[in-house]
Amino acid sequence: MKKLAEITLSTADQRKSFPVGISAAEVLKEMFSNKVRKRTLALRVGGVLIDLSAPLTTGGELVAITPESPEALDLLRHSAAHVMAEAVLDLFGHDIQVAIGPATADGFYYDFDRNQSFTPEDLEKIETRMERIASADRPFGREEVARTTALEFFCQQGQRYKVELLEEIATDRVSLYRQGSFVDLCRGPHLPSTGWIKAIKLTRLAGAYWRGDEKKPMLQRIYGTAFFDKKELRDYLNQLEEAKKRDHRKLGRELELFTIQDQIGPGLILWQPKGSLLRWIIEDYWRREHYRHGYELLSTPHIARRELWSKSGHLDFYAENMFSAMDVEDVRYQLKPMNCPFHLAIYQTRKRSYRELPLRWCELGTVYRFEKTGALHGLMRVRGFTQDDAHIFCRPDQLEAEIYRILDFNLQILQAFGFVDYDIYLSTRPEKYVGSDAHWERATEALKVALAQKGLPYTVDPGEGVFYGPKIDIKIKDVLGRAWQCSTIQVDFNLPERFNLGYTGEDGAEYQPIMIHRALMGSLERFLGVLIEHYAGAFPVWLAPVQARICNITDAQLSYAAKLYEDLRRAGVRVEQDIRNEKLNYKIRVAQMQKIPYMLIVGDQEMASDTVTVRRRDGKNLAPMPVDEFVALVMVEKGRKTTI
RNA sequence: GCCCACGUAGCUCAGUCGGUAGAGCACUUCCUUGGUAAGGAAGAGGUCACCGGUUCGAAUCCGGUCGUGGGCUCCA
Repeated sequence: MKKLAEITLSTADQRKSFPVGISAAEVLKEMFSNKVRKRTLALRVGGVLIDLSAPLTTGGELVAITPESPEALDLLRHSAAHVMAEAVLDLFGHDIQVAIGPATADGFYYDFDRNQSFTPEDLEKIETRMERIASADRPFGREEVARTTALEFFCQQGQRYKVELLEEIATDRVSLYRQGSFVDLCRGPHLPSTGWIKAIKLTRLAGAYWRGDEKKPMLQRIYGTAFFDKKELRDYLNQLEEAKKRDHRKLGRELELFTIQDQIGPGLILWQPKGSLLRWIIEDYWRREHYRHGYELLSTPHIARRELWSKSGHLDFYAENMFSAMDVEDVRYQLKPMNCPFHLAIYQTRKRSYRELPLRWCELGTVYRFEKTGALHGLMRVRGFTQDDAHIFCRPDQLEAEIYRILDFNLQILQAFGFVDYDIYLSTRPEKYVGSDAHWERATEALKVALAQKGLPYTVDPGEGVFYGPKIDIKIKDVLGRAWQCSTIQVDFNLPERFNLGYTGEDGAEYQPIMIHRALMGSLERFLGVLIEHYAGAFPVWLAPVQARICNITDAQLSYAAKLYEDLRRAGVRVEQDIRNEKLNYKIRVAQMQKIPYMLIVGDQEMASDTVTVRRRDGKNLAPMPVDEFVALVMVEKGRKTTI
């Protein structure tokens, strides 16, 4: 019987039993050194985080959470969110409704409902008040109460968001946290006291719907971040500054890659010569690789009769993302938001045999989708973009192999562009779906098998699949840590059905092929946006729109520079010449800021010896070399797809 | 679409209390012909996003529209 009343805790160097309900503080004293104890924020017992003030009811592996622990920042920031709520209520009155205030990847936020808007000046005031609360070092107190008691309490306080949350909680007992005058419904855990919060910065003010639902009230969200010391905060803010320098919108303007203009319209990209060249290089690579991997290229129009889109079902399930129809001689036409119906139409041009499957059809197809103005963002979210689309029509027995092939190809492409870090998601059957359960299971299994075969770790997103089939998404992270979906592989049971696709099997009977939609880069626009940030505009030689720039020293070398320019262009080097009447220093500075990989310096010496002196983007000078040697060097770099 | 902030020359930004607009870079011309991150001078360039209101007078104050940024939502 004694066993039931005891729990056993173990650390790397000891193992002890304690009576059930013993306080964390007590355990800390028994199990850890004084030094560790002083720095402990919370405990982890058998994988569960608990406050130092909480009683222990289960045993297991015991870990002291100190500021160095991976969980510590979350703990700190979640506590900082509570402190912010206290500061806001202190400063602006208790009639403010508080909603939720979690820690996020790089900070925390709290949502408030208040008639008046917060101003940037308010943020400063709040920050100051938070610092005061922090330095007062008030303890975070945890209380467990009956849910009904908590309900009564928050009703009385007039905190209707808390009431709403409580009404949905299934358990009988809930926990409350109190620091100073502020009491919040919260699962915890929290820091022992506010004093641990040494560096706070409120970063921005934003609107956010209650529970992310457009139909629910708009709350005011205050974002902030917090650290255990001021230096870490400074480093973080510096890092943000650095990230800003890589912003593709800024670099796009500076490097003359693309422009977005009011007179053209929001979300519509105009590619300037250098940006177009970059696109062309990527597209060229893409086409060659697709041919190599057994794909055939298609080209389809931008508009089609509206009936096509009702046949495909897009008007039923995608209408809100489609631009309105246009009339062409009394017939309604529709700008395409997707390429698939056209590819299906091509499939249907004749009867298909099992022998010719799989058909792998790809297209760099430009589509137009209506996006709310607030969602638009540089190249990352636009209204007109080119998808590197493909549709694979295959027999059921080919499904797994095809998915594996796509995945393999996909990773090769991403790798060529220097992307080796990404998150992979497998989305399974949603609530509303078409197709039989057996189909779904088979397809989901095929996706899983392919992922396993490639040895790729992934996260399952239950119920997040499209209604027509399960999918794999690959998300790439930009410099600010925002994840952008690029690659997607989707199995589709719907369209083959709607278009009544068929092929004749070995036995002469008619069968329905399975369709796979896939995009590797996703949208060329977005991919280029991520790419610009990824390389900070300093593209590797194989991608750089300008690989080399000739800089003459005086007018005496003008004709030599002109000859070099001709020779290099003919040899396939993307070269420019800066033959302005400027000093070398100036020309180097300009070329450097344009992040051109090679500067070719030509003076009297080079002219006399028929050579060029190569200055690399990283500042290093190579010994003077004949032009042929430089061409060879560029060709090697191009082939390697490396940076210099 | 919604919340907050913002919109002055191609770019980055000044512009006080309401009195009709300024700098640096870039651009053009001239001088300078120089060896690894800005040589000098002059010139040109603006319906102060757009529309309306207040005022003797609006870049400035107010309202609306459009656009941008940060979020929410959605997605490639």
